[in-house]
Amino acid sequence: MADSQGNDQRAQRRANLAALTGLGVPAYPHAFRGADGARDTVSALVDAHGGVGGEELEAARIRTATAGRILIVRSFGKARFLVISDGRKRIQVYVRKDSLSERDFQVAALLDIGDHVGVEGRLFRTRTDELTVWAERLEFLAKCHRPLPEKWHGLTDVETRYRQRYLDLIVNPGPREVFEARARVLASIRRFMEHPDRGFLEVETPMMQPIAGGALARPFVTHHNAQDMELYLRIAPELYLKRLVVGGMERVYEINRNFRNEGISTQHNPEFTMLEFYQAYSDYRDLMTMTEKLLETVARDVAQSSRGAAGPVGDGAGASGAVPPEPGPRMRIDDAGAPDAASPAPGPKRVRIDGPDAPGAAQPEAEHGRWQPGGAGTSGGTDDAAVTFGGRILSFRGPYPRVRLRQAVCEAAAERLGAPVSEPDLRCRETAAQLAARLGVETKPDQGPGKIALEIFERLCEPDLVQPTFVHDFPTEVSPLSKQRDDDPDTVERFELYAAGMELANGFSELNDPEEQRRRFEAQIRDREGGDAEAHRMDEDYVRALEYGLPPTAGEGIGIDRLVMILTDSPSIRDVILFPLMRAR
RNA sequence: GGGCCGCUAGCUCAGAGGUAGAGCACCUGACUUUUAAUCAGAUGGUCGCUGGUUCGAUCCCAGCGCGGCCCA
Repeated sequence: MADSQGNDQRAQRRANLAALTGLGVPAYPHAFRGADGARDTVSALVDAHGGVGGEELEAARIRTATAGRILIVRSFGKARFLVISDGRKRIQVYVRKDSLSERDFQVAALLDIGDHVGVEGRLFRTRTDELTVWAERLEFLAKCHRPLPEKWHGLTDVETRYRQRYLDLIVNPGPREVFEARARVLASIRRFMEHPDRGFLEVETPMMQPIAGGALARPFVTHHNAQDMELYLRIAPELYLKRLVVGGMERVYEINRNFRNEGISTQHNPEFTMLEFYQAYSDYRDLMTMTEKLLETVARDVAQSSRGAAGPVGDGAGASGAVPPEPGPRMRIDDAGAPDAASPAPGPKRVRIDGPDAPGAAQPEAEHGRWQPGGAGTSGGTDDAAVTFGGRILSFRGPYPRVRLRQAVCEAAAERLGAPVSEPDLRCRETAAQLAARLGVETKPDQGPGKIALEIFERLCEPDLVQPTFVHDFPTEVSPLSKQRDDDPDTVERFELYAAGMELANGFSELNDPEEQRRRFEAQIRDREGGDAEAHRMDEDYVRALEYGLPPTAGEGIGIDRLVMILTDSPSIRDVILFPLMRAR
């Protein structure tokens, strides 16, 4: 009602609601159905009839009842157009005085943008060819007491978008698409893991743990009142999943949240989602191959359904003009010791994972695509496992290049310094520290050579790893749960997958020697006493579990948020988490 | 933790040491196929918070808060 006092839009809306109840309209009705008891979603209508021409529609005389939130009103006195949305798609509603009961037309005049309404009528196309419901019944369903952000610019303030995600979802089409893609990623992963060829079992392990283990990170602390017990939010499910493998669950996986008490950035949220899985009688080579298949499958699933889902309403947010990947590698790493080291061999060969190598044991990268940071992973033609991220094309089609960690560090350092750097330098605390100093990488006195090598890697190499790339064979010092190489006790059978300059996955052959595990924990405890708050704690029960015999097993974690970032071309992890952590206000 | 940037109407943004503006939204009027509907008119502000400088601060200065980007 036009009570014209003040311009408080909430008061105005409240007055409109009061006027509706004055007409006998319920303020908060309980449901909406058509005369036949059925109701179509807006999306279903658009999907079913979005491509049907006007004459065909008229001939079919399609009646529908549908409901949604009003996003736009164009008023003409005795007629008006409403655009309503079910959160995914939009459809226009044509309301004219001579097609509705007097009460329904009065209701229409009292509607505000943001209100929920139900309409019943027949589908037609306007002169401008817009699919529209010609309303013959109009029901008020729920009030929006606050004005919505502007129809044209929408809501762009990132802080408000994250804090009030519901508003973001109401007015911006992009977020809905991102979170639908995220759901498809999860569904695709579960389908992959549970495929009869693999037979992984989905399990749930504690998120509140008396000892926060399975990763090197600081935990959140909480407290259980009844037991008067300190508990930690888990930093990883790892140690529990391996207990299950001890118990005979040979293939298990879990998808759920981890919590790490660390800073926030475009790549870090304190709670994040991880896929973690364990496979008995396998080693890290098997997992690298499986990871390639998994990511290729997921990328394909998501890309395909995104292409198929291009609706008439969405404005195709995201995916700007794709630019081919930059060819110029800043670092070139030859497959030292690999049989094909001398030949550029652009095309990946067949994967053979157990070829003996120079030092005596298998080198996982020996038979794979050439290591080429930032280089093209796509070999022309159509690549349905390729996505655009930040204007660059990234392909998840396997196999991915593989490079040993120390090798990557040496070559990056050599390039940076213009002088050769040898791997033995990285294995000696003193020379490694000197190298770090020359590279401007800060080190602490209590850090061993392995930790230093990792620091240099993260600083020098990580940002350049744009195409999916396995970095493998980590220093034992930084990998307390991984199994050592038979030929090199300073090195473990561990890999990390990098893409778009981010760590995407971490996997290894699991250490299953309980005595060695105990020694590793003890070394970690010494680190902790030396001031490393991220060092691992002793977990006696985990060691005991190993004493019952963990079969040779490989395990891996894949960061789901980062994967979704890449697959949806989202620059910040906050764009793929519905409610990212924000400081209280 | 450090550096830079931002915070002005419901939303998107201008602005200047002298009581603050636009578009959309909202309100009034006209309009029964519009598409950011159109046309005419009207309303709307703790200029993030606190303190300082000044005759006067939203503007200059300092601190704080929240956010963004970059760096460690």
